[in-house]
Amino acid sequence: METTTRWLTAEEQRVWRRFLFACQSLFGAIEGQLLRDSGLPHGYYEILVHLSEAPDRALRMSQLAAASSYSKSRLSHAVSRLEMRGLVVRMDCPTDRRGQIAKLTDEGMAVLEAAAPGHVEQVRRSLIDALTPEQIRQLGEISAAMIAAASLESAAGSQAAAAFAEPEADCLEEEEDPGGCDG
Amino acid sequence: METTTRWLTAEEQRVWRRFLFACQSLFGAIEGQLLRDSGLPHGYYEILVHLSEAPDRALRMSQLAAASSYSKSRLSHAVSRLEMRGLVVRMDCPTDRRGQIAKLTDEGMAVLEAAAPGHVEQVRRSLIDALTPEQIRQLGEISAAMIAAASLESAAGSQAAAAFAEPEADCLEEEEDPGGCDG
DNA sequence: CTAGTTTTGTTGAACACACAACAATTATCA
DNA sequence: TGATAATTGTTGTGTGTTCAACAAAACTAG
Repeated sequence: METTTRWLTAEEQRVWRRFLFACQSLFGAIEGQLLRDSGLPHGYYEILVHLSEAPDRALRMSQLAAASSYSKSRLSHAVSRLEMRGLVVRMDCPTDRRGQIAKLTDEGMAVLEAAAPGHVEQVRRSLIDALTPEQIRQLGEISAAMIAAASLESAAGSQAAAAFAEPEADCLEEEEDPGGCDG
Repeated sequence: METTTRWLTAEEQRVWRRFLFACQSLFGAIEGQLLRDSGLPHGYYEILVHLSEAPDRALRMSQLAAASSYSKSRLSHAVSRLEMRGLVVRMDCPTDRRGQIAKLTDEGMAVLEAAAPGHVEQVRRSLIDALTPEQIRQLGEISAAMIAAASLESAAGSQAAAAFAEPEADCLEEEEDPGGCDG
């Protein structure tokens, strides 16, 4: 359709490349720490966090997938592996016979609680403590803009995106103290 | 060592989670577009870009790995697959008998040039055009801070990081027009 | 020169992910 | 009701990544 491409300006390209490199460094460090110290990939950690915050520590597969930015297929595989490790169990959904519910086991909760402090410290080192309070605020705004742009593309932005898109939306949970093993 | 963990404040946690979700959306969209339209994972695209900008379109494996944020093992596997597709060839390094040089083939260059416009448009849609010029500037600063924090950890920050860390460092290349199939 | 160390790059196995095909159930609506 | 469509979740295959082990060449120093 387009006959000419709107290439990036030198400044835009510099920022894009720097951002790319920064993300690779950041997520590489986070993934590495978590895997090294707890044997959990970061995505698996996130799954456990979402379960830990849900009522009864259980969620429908589809809700868990949306919360974790996982495809259904990917989540299904991941939960299978978590189940083998004993961190999660699958249960039938009573109200929808198609449904499966993933539930965090006590052992899963214990693993999560053990992993949380090291992970949070890594997030501080790699990101939070590296930025000024003003930059943290800016990053929040920038992230909201990115999410808004993404939800335009996959039309009718998923519910999960809605929880993040609004700059001052209340989160579903507010705990940042023990019990909240959130990143 | 630490007896008490410095948990994230509510605000910090909100920003962290939103940033995480934003990155997953952004990179998911970029990966998807590139894979769908050109059959290239984003990491492979980056490899081709770095090669295309190098003198003689060739680089030592180790330099290419650093530029692409790839481990040596990962790069070795990746180059093998790119070689099978005919996009890259391996050559012996004349000055160091351990060394291998990866060189972009004409076909690789053609694939890259075909992929570039769609990719750049995706980067615009998902990021650049979603932000104000001021936010783009802020993102550049924030990225620099993240890179600086990362290079403290892996002590003696790699040379690759140095090229990005300084807010106004000149890049090795300046082309943002045809011929520069950079993201 | 020789022994030890570092750098460079590859390999194979285990793990993780994307995609498409599929089965089962539920929703829609004529 | 009965046919079609949409949703939910799983599976298998091909592809990509990680980790540890390895080999070869190049530095470093006695």
